[in-house]
Amino acid sequence: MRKMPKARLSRPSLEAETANLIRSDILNGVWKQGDRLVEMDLANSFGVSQSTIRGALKYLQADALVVHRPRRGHFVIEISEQDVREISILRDTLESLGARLAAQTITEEGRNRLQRVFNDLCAAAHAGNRQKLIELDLLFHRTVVEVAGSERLNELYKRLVGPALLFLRMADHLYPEPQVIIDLHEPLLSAICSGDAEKAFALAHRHTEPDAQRIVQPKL
Amino acid sequence: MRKMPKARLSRPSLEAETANLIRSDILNGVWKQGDRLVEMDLANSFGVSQSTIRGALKYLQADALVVHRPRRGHFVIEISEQDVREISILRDTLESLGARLAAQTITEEGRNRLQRVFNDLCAAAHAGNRQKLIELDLLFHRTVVEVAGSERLNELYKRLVGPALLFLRMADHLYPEPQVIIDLHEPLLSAICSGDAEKAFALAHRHTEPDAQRIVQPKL
DNA sequence: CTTGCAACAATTATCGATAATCGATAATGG
DNA sequence: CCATTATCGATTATCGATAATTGTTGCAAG
Repeated sequence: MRKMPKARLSRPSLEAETANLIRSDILNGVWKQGDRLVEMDLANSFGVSQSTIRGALKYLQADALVVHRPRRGHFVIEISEQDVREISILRDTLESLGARLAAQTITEEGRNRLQRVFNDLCAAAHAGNRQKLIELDLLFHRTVVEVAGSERLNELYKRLVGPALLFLRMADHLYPEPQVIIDLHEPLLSAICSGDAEKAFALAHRHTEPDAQRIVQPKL
Repeated sequence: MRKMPKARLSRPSLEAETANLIRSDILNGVWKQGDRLVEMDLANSFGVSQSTIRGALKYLQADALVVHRPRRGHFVIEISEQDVREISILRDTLESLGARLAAQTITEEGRNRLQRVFNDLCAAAHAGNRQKLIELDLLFHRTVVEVAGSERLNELYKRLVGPALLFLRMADHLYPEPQVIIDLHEPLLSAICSGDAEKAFALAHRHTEPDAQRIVQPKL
């Protein structure tokens, strides 16, 4: 009986690869909020067919980074002050739910994963790398949600990550001080890893709120 | 100055129309959970091109009724016991958030919309039409979320409606008695319409929980 | 009988062409 | 000059063909 490999070979489709490139361009500011993503221009630019671009845009819609307006085209999302508030409230809601569920079901593997991300987050904080910190903050919560083991929660949370990342990357000067981020995440990590679901829930609740108030207050 | 019409003329795309037909088939049991939706079969069946089917399937993915497995095809979702639990928890979470936001921002138009749906729900309950009642229950909450005015919450909640509807339609014998549904929704409607956000939040929280326990307990 | 390989059919993924729609600009009429 | 209509170019939507990949079946070998 041959030993089967742990991981299956998997090559991303052309659609998925193209989506990754476009996503990167969006997050790196090559495209501005509200920009129209013209299918034929992208097709010519990436050297693929229009239909491959349509497939790629489908992935970006799933990430909530792009909206499709039938017969008019695809557009990079625009984030209003209202959107910021909504995203913050929804992050608060889903992150705290994720923290509770993760604490209820935590495993050794889950602890290790979270610890690793938290270590990376601390390193970025100490290096004063705000952009990296923003990414790792969101990755931390993504990991919490993944560790929670709810695929459906994961799917919903995924739709918040892209817009939050897009917004925070452009407003990183409003992001809290690095040490504040560590001080907010460390007790949350502890509560989750020790299985204290209600404490994790409360900490994740409180955790997001100062962010939202701080970021929303100044006029955009 | 000519009087402009209130509503713009809008014709659904072929993709969207095809998606509606397939969605209807899924919800009416023509397709079973886990069934593979073969692009070319659907294209022949509906008399459209494969690419139109791909576009339609994109819409159904957005509704969380269909999953795409690259290079293998598209499949009608399967709902495990775990899924039922997750959907219930997430409904609980988003419906109560929606109830709170709706109560905070309620308008006369919002009250009228909710009242109309509630009236339809009562009519279905009195007629003992369980299938209709299930639909209207979900429509009630969809309306609450819409009235709440958070487009992003609406987008997230939308991903729960399809699966919930698919599940409840097949398990309607486990759905609470019609009068119970009325008794649960009437005080919720009152709280929202009177602007009592915290009461609406609590009622929506309590409202979903008995459902989840009742439905999940029996073995599927 | 079981396992492995090859062949073939089925299907998905991608291509590029054409039809339909929209947006911009020019022409016309009041 | 302004408002309306017509025209044209740009782009999206849909088509159908072909390439790539997967899944099934049959056959041979151990």
